[in-house]
Amino acid sequence: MGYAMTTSSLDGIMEQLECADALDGLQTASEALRNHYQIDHLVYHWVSSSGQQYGCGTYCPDWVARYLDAGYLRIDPVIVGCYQRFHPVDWKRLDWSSKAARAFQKDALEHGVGNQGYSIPIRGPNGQFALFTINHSCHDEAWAEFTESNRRQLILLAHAFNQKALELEPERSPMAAQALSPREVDAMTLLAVGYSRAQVADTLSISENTLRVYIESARHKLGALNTTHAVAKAISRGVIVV
Amino acid sequence: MGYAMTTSSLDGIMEQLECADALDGLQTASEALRNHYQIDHLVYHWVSSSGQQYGCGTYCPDWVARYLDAGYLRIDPVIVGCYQRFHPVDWKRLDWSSKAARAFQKDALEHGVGNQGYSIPIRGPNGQFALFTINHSCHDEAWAEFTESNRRQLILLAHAFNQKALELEPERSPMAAQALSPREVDAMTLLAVGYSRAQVADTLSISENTLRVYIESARHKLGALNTTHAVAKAISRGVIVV
DNA sequence: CCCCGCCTCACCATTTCTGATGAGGTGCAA
DNA sequence: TTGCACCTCATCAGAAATGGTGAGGCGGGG
Repeated sequence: MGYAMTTSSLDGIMEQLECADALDGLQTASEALRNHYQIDHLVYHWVSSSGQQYGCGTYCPDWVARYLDAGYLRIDPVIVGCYQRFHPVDWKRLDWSSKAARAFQKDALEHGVGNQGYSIPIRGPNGQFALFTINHSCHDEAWAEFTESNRRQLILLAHAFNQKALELEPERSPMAAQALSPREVDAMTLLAVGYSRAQVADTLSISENTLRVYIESARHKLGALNTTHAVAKAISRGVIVV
Repeated sequence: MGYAMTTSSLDGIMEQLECADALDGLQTASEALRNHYQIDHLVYHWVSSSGQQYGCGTYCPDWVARYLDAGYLRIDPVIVGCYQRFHPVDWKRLDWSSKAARAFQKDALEHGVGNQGYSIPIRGPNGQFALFTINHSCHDEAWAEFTESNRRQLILLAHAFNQKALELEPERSPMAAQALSPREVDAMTLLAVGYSRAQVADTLSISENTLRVYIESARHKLGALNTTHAVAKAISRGVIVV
C-alpha cells in the first residue's frame, strides 16, 4: 500500500470529485482513489430508506449482484454494525459470530473482497445513511497502520462522496420534505414514544378529535398509509427525533 | 483572523480532544480553537429530540440562557436550515426572511454573536443531530476566504467534537439494542412500511394469530408500549432498516 | 386586504388492534 | 440429553383506531 502518497494527487481527486457530474464523478473518483491508495477496493454505498440502494465503487459486478440478490443488506455485519455507530470502524471490530454473518464473509472473500476492511458511516438529512468503505488483503498490522494514518483523509472523502451522492436525489432537498406543523410534530413525537391517542391528546391539552386531525394531516403530508407508517416515516426522515 | 496558523497547533488541539474526558475536553477544545483561529465564537450544539439540548462553546452565558428560554431552537434559521442540509453552510445563505428570524438575528447580534457565521451539520446514530458553528464579526470577503480555506479542517473538527459528545450518552451504544428474531424483524419491517396486520400476515404467509405473537414478543423485547412504539424503537435503534 | 395554513372541535359506523393464555413442532447449543 | 429460543396456530371479549367531512377563529405573507 502506498504509504508515501503525495497529497497533491489526493487533493486533485477530491477537487475533481467536487466539480464533476455526480454519476460519473463518484465512479471515477472511486477508481482513482483505489489506485492512489493502492488498495483492493473502495466503495460508496448508499442505503436508502425504502430499501433502495445505490452503490459505486470497485467491487466486481458479480459480487454486487450477488449482494443484492441474496439480500445481504439485512445480514451484512458492516451495515448492521455501522448503523449503530458514528465513528469509522475496522471490520475486525464488528460482530461476525452469527452463522449467517460467517456465511456472508466466506462468500465475500470468494468474490474478491479483501480480508481487511474499514468503513465510515455517513448520515445526511431525512435519515439518509451511507457507508464509505475501503478494503484490502493484508496483515492486521499493516492495515491498522494504513487506516490510522489515513483516517482523517478518509473521513473527508466520505463526506465529499456523500455530498456528491446527495445531488442524485434532488427530492431529498429541503423543498421535497413536506414540513410538518409544530402540532403535527408534537403528535407524531408523542405517538412515537408509545402514547395512545387519548394520552397524547391529554398531554397536549387538546381534544382527541383535534389530535386526530393532526395525525391525519401528518399522515397525508408524509404520504403514509396509517399512523404507524407515518411515525416510521417521520423518524427515518428525521422530521421527529425519538 | 489567523490565516498563517500552524497546523501543528491544530493537530495538538484535536489530539487532546480525542483523548480527554468528554465534558471537559469539549469545552477546553472550544476555547483553544477560538484562540487558534482568532474568531469571536466557536460552538458545538447537540440538538436532541424532546427539546433537550447540550451545548458547549464560547457564547456568553446570557445568550445561551436567552436562547433556551425564548425557545429560539424552533425558529433559529441556522437550526432549521442545517437540519435539511448535509454540507456546511454560511449563515448568509440561510433564510432570514421570516419576522421571527429577523427578531432572533437582532437579538443575537446584541448578545455578542458575530455577523458572520458558518455551521456544519453532523448526524449520528438514532437520529442524533448536532451543529458545529464558528462565527465572527468581519466583512463578507474575509469571511468567505477564511471559511473556504479552513473548510476541511472544520469538518474534521465537527466530526471529532461529535464523536466525543456521543460518549456523553452511553445508552446510544450498540449494546442497548436487544436482537429481534428474523420473523420479528420481518413483522416490524412490514408494519413500518404501512401494512396492516392482515397484510403483513398475508405477505409472510402466516396466520394473523401467529403474526400477533411476533409483534407481541418484539414489543416486549423492545420495551415498547404498543405497536407504533415498537416500530419507532426498532427504527431508531437500527434494528430494522426502512 | 385577502388568502392560506394552522389550531381547534364534533359526529359515528366500521375496522383493527390488544392482552392473556395454551399448545405442538423444530433446531441449535451446552 | 435437556434445555431454550424460535415458529406456528387458536380463542375471546373489550378497547382503540380509522375515515371522511364540516366549520369557526387566528395570524402571517403577498
